[in-house]
Amino acid sequence: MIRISNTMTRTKEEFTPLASGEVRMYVCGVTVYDYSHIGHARSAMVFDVIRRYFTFKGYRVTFVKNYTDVDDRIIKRANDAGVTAREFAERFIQAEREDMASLGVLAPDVDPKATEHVGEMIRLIEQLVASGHAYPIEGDVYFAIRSFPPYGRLSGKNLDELLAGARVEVDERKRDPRDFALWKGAKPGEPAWDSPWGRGRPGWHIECSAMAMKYLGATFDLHGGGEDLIFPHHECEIAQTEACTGKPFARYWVHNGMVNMGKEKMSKSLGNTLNIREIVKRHDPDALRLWMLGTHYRNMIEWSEERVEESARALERLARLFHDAAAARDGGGPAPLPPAFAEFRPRFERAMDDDFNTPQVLGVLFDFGRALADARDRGAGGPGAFIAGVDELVRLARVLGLFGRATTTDGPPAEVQRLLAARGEARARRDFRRGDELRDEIGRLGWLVEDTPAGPRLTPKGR
RNA sequence: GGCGGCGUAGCCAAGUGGCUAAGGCGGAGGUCUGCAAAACCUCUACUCAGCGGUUCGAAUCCGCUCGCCGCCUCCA
Repeated sequence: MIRISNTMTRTKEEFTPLASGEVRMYVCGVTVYDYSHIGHARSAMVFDVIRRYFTFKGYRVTFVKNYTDVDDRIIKRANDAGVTAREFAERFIQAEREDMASLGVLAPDVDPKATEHVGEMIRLIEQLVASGHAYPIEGDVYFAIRSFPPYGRLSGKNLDELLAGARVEVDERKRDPRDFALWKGAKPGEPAWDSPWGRGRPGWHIECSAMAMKYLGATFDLHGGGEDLIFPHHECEIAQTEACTGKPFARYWVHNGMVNMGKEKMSKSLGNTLNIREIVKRHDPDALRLWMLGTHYRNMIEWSEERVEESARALERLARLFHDAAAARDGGGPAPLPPAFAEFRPRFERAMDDDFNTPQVLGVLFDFGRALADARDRGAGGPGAFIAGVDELVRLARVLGLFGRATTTDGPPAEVQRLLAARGEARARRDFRRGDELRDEIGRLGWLVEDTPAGPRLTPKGR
């Protein structure tokens, strides 16, 4: 039984899907006017892991993540760059896909773009206008907040206090200063679509309502995003959608914590972002993931090169097991998992079931790793047992998105083999000086030589 | 000002009423080794920001104080 912290109820709730055996989830994606940063990476990895875990538990998962490809900043930057907003957005959509793939994040089942769903949005807005939840003014359309009493429930905002503390300049045309735009009349030079209220473009919040409904239905299981989206974005999504359908929108609201730079939140507007593509030049994606998952997804995490490097060291300990298992593999059929290693999967599931407690899960994986190394060193159960154990570890780690790439090696190149043999001869002559030279030379070719009781072991450096 | 979150070892980080307070990094010692490396073993918080309270019992619940962060405006 999976339990999930639901932002809506502020409690950890038992997860029951709407349709048995099926999970439908929607995650808010990025506004594509720049390269994705580590904060986006966190959100992506968090929901990637949640999705993978649902799949691991046997659910059929439909995962939708959108692109916001029309927005003030996209328009402005596209103008500055002298290209169309569409071209500009497309460039960063491509970049985002590359970045996410480089992090081992699985592609969504559907990744809709706002600009390709304007028709759906217009129909939604029409319904809202018809039912009195929205009103047009001079080419704009606003959502009437007072027509939806539950507004504020998700974010825990009190409407009166919201008004009192409002920092936004008041638009006198609005019936209520808290009303938000569903449709914005076009200014000259902006991308625009025809609508019953004249040419214009959709407001931000309406796109997620329209796309989530289109691909997942009026009610679906899980809606996710960064915690900075709780208000106003998700609050407004709920208002629009539920005012329109009269049905509950998402059943579980899941929000990930922010990535901080120092003490401050990493955000595009603060200009303190670190792009994913810069980071993957310096760090193994698995090390990044291990670092991210070492903090519970709801807590804030502070960016630190040092912490990521520490994670890389921790990762190496596990990676070494894979190489040893690969080396010991003899092509025989898979051995059954020895009882000594049977405790780890239940522990893994218990931790994941409890609101995707990945830090605890990692503890289980490292315990598992130690047990495996111990078995390997003592020769307990023979190589078959060791290999079966490593396979199990890899299966569990992959639910976290770790070790998704090939973990077996192609074996050392002939040149390395030749040098290793020469080193063996030198050492047999007790010519250790020559032996160490050869070891250094092999090292320069990217392979680490270690002497074990069973003979020398070769490991590719940096996995 | 309103709402929410956090403060656990040198660092990172789980645990949220009761066995010895996970795990990672770092550090110390040991086994192994020609030397290494790796691995494994042992040790590294009598204590959970501080002060009160509830309880047979609290890091875990309640109150207050101090410090930090987020949202209330675009933001993952």
